[in-house]
Amino acid sequence: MNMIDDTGAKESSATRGAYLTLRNMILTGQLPAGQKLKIEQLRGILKTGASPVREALSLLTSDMLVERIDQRGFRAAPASKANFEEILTLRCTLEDLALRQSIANASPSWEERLVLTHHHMKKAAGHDSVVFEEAHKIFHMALLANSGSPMLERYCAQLYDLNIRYRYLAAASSSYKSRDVSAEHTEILEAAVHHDAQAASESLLNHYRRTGDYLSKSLAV
Amino acid sequence: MNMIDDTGAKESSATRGAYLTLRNMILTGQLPAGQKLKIEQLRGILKTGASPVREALSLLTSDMLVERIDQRGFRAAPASKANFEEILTLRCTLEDLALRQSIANASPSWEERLVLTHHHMKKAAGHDSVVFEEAHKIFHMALLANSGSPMLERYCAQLYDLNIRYRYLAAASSSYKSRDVSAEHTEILEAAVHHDAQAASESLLNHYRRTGDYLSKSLAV
DNA sequence: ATGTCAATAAATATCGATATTTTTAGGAAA
DNA sequence: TTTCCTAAAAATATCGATATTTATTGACAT
Repeated sequence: MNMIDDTGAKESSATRGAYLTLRNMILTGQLPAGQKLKIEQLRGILKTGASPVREALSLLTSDMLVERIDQRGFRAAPASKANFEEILTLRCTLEDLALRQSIANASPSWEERLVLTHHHMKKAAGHDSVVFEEAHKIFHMALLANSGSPMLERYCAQLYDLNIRYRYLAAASSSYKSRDVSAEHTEILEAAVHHDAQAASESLLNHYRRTGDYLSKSLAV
Repeated sequence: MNMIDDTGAKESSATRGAYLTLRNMILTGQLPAGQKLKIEQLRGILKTGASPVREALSLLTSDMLVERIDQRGFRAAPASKANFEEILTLRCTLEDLALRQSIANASPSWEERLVLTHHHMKKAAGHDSVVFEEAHKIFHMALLANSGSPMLERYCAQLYDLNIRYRYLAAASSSYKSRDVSAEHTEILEAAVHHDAQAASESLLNHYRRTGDYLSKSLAV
């Protein structure tokens, strides 16, 4: 085995690589919503064969980031204001549920994890926004990670990602983050570690709704 | 084009055929939960190449019916009592929501569709259980189809199918349908067309919980 | 102009062969 | 025995070529 891994990352399958790259390109808007995704074109970008590309696209279907139409290929999932608002509403319902269940099942190790991920997120605040986004997601998922319901958590993670896409979409048109997002996060954390489900849920939902209102305005009808 | 379609059904892609067949085999338990799904083996069953089989398996990932482990293939999603109960709980939450929204948006055409699908289901009651299951699903989905939230409906459909799998699992060990399921359905329908969200939701959830209790007992720990 | 149809071009879907990786099995050493 | 290593077998993943389907174009008739 003389394969040198020039990225330092563990080399996995071509399909997985294609999946991660495509996922990222769609989330960040490099592949615009609704765009036709042609195999040959993607082969060029991803430098791999048609099979891994196809398989990656099929997998992205799970995440509702790609649509597949039998016999006529794939396209990036379309975006719309209605879709955005649906995501926001569903997120609020499901995360409310998951958060309350997590608090109901509260354990020391969960609380420790919350504090830790919150700390990491704060530390990442100054850095590259990619690093921050990563930490932000980890913190939010940690809040829900004690719900005891893996499927619910999966749905929440999925909706979280779909939402990110709209953040990138809106970020293209205006400046983000004038709000004191950091204080909002601390508020959620405090309520959670004190097992105050009502306050935690309210803080979390306001957190989302504020961002949502902001985005709704930036999106064309 | 001299290809004769011997089934009468419209011939679609090999991938789609494989997808539908595999999906059915997993739902009905012909492919047992947790089983390793080997490409060569499936090629034999489905009489098609490796590419369509792989792609079909990747697509089934969306439905949470197949798990994919990078570099070591696919397996039918495992089943467990905990998983079953999670599905039941989530279904109750999400269908409750979808049903209430559907009623809130009630329209004549939606109500007509309810009556119609209910009728079809009743007519199918005597027939082959495959035909009945089909009609049963259509009726239940019609109840939710006016929620105005496609993603919510998609989640509900997904959970419905996952649940069916457990019905087949339990059916193998004991006799099903001693209850008066038909009366329960009529109750739901009546409440829905009278826009009584509270009653409709209660009937629906009881309908599920009764089946759920029954199944819980049949499933090994 | 407008709509239809055939010929062409483009893209998707599929196949068969091969490379790569994981699993299994069989010893040798502790 | 148990552990560790290696060779062989099995299975997955990937490639390149081809078949099939869909989309496009342009001539022709209305």
